[in-house]
Amino acid sequence: MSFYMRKPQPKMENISAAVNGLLSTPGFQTLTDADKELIDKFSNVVSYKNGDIIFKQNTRTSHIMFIKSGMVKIFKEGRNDKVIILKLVKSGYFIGLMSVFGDDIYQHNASSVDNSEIIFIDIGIFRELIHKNGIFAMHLLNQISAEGLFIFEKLMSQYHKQLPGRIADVLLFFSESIYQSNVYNLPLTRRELAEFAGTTKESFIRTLTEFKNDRIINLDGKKVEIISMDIIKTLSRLG
Amino acid sequence: MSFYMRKPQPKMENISAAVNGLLSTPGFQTLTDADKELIDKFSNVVSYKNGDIIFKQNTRTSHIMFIKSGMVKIFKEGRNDKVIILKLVKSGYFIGLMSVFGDDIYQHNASSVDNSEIIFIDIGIFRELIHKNGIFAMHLLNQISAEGLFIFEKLMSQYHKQLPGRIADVLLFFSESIYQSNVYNLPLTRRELAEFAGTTKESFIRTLTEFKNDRIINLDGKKVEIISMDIIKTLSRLG
DNA sequence: CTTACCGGGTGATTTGTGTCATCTTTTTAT
DNA sequence: ATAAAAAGATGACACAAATCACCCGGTAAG
Repeated sequence: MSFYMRKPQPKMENISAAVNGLLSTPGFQTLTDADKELIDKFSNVVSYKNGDIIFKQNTRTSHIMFIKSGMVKIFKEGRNDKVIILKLVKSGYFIGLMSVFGDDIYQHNASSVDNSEIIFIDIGIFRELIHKNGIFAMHLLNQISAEGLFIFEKLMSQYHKQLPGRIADVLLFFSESIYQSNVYNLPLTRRELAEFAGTTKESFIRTLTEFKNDRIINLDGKKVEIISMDIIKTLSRLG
Repeated sequence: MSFYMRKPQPKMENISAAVNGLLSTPGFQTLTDADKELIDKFSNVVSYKNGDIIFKQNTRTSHIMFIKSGMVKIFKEGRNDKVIILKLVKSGYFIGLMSVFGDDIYQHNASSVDNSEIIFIDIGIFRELIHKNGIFAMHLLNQISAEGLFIFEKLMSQYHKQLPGRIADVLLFFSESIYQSNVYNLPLTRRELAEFAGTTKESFIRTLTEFKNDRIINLDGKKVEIISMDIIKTLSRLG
């Protein structure tokens, strides 16, 4: 388990300014100034380097986290060392919401992709705000539900798509949800990409190579260019 | 699609008494009498027969539903007529929560297994209560999150377990979560059971027969008796 | 009464993809 | 600077499970 070998070396910062990003997300705008100060007071920002673990599966929940910058990988470890990456979350989103509210125990792992800054918010404060502020609660309900549906949709489609369709999905995900471009550099290793697509490193590479040979994509190391978006989308759709 | 052929023939009832079950679930106990009356006023009970569709994927959400009696099958239809049953929900639970809050559109289908009675609650009332009552909102957050984690766990384990493990899971589910017994009658057809286990009718039957031949279970039509719970649990655990 | 259809069941065949083995190149560690 | 480890790549092989083809028996439909 390579992850555990690199020890995270958190670096604290004063928050005040840092929390700005957080407080401007929908839901937080409904908070009073006093509430915002409260959040500010019970929050802190931690920096992580590539590969650092942010939280671990089966540990007790302690904070709700908000990605201030960077990207986070949410993943699960199953039996026989199998890893499956559930999602990549970019800045501006919460992580760990579902675990915190659903079951006091983190149900998956989170680690940093590249460098990232995470705002840690005390759970108690969160609960307090929910009790006091119904609109805030509503926003959270919406977010958690949407998050649930998303992962859900992903696992479902993985479940009955076969490899080419799943790999097409991965390529599309980066193109549409992350980089908004047909050309980009994959932020993960082949092994991680495979874990994201729910397959093995070997099969992932093989299929990517086929895409390349079929001139659907250009491929040079981590650099990907989607040549025929049509074919990729068709593959994704038909599975 | 056999489901669409049997038209549901809803039968309305007066609610007052019916809502009792609902109002005694945690979360609802925090409501004032006035609120309870409100729910009562904007709710109604509908009866369904075996196979009746309760709501359909891709339709607009209109109500939150609570199972008063019976059992409900939540399922998705994917490409090439593939169906996957996500869960069976028994009385005392909500259905559709995540769809309602996450995305105004139902993300899956629900149909009745056997006969069931469903309490339909107006979404508007729900939202109003959430705004007014933080503790109520909190309970909902907990429920939705727990539900998300559950389905999630199920899909995940299906994902890297192979057939015998998944079938063992199905048998265990009925034994533990539904009937609390080693002996029970399967409430679904083999095809549906297969859809629940994420496989095909043929493979499901084959594996069940193997279990029978290996004297892990007794099998007579829909009647199942788990002889060696140990082996079933081991199969489930090791995948 | 006969036909058609659905549920349950079994065997033969095919196939997608995981596993294993091996090699090169790049990155990380000492 | 050099060893060790991880990432990338490719080929051969194995195998679980889907697919196809068919059986029977019951029941709904004409």
